[in-house]
Amino acid sequence: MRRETTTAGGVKTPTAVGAARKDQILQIAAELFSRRGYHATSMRDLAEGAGLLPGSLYAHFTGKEEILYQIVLDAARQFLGGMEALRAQRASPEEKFRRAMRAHVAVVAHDLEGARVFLHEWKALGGSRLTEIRDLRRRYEELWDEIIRHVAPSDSKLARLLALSAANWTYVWYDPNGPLGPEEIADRFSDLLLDGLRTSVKGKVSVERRVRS
Amino acid sequence: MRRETTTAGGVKTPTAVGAARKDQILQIAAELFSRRGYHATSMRDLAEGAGLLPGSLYAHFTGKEEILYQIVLDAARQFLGGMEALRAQRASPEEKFRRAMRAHVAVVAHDLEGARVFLHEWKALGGSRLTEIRDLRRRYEELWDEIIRHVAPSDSKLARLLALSAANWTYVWYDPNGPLGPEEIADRFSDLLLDGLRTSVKGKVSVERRVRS
DNA sequence: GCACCAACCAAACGATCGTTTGTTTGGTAG
DNA sequence: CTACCAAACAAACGATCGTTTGGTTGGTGC
Repeated sequence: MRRETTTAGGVKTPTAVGAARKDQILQIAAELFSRRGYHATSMRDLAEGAGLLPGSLYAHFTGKEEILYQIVLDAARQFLGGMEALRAQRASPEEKFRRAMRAHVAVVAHDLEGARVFLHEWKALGGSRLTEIRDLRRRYEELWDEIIRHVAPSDSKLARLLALSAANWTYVWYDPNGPLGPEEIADRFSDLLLDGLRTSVKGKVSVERRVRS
Repeated sequence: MRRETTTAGGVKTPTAVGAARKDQILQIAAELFSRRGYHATSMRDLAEGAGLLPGSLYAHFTGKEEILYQIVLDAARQFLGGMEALRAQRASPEEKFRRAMRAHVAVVAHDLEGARVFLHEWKALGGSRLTEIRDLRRRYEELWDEIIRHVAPSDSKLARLLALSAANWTYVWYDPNGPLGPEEIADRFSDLLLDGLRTSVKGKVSVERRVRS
């Protein structure tokens, strides 16, 4: 069990220091989980990566699954945060669609390891943690559905699956050192999805994107 | 090491019988690997599913990884087979695109467990097996690229990624008991991808599909 | 300078892992 | 009947797993 700062205050409380260490371990864990997978990564691997002994990890986490949980939950909140923020905005359906795609790819680009773990290893969770993440995933899909419904009213279900497929699969191939930045990827995907592969000849059709309404 | 039939012939050779048992084990393994993941499934799980003791599995396979390998290789051949067959066919670029999408979704629908293992667990392989599967995956993507290049010449790289994303992600959500059959899914995806989400209002635009040229 | 405590080390725990070894079984060929 | 062999059993192997336990350390507040 983690406890609050015992002192009345201070510039750098022990809790804050501990949180920094915790984040460092989480970052290492995210990288290893995303590369080798959750079950293929041992606590000894994590300890070695963090520069301490296996048992010492339990000063920061109750167990291995909690490490996975915190990575997955953090990524889920990043994805959901972008979409929730979109709800309050006033913009055309297409513009919302474009912003949603941008937000999604932005999370993938900004936290690639976390996104990969979230989309690839979340099934390794169990019990209430699994159902909680499952609910967050469902919520995220519903928010996408709300947007797609206004863009493609006739075939919204498959249209949503198509858009989400494109967005979700980016975590597989996205390369931070590649020639394409997140915004370019998102915008071109939006163009291709909205206008179709056939009409992509004209280059950039509807790039009259103004982020401010 | 597996050996050939020792007798000169016969209606049911021991080898043929053994192969049937082997396929049964592979099917069980594919289901468990696709549900829990490779590393989360033990040889004892497989043995229990097949109704024998853990050590008996080694009468059919040299080890756990070979079981994964055979599942993955079989699925890879199914995916590649459909695309290779397409190369010889004479059809318009769009028609080829539609057939490719149909072939892909058909494999997912026909061998859902195998497809999931192939697309989700192939990284658990090691050594030469890993590189072999990696080559097959690359080959598959190249064949898609060849098709996409004729459909969307200007932005073929991202267009290919978009189409492959849609196709690949189906293994995540496809439900054999769902309302949509494989052909419907593939055709609607083709419509949406070719014409764009915006123009999907008219229902079915280019459904003049004749499988024979 | 004394009490306190988060963070860590050192060492081990039982459980489970993939795999091996020696033996038994059931069916088939000659 | 006998020799043979794939297929399976029964039992254990060493390795590694996630985790626990008890002790050590270094900094901080009073």
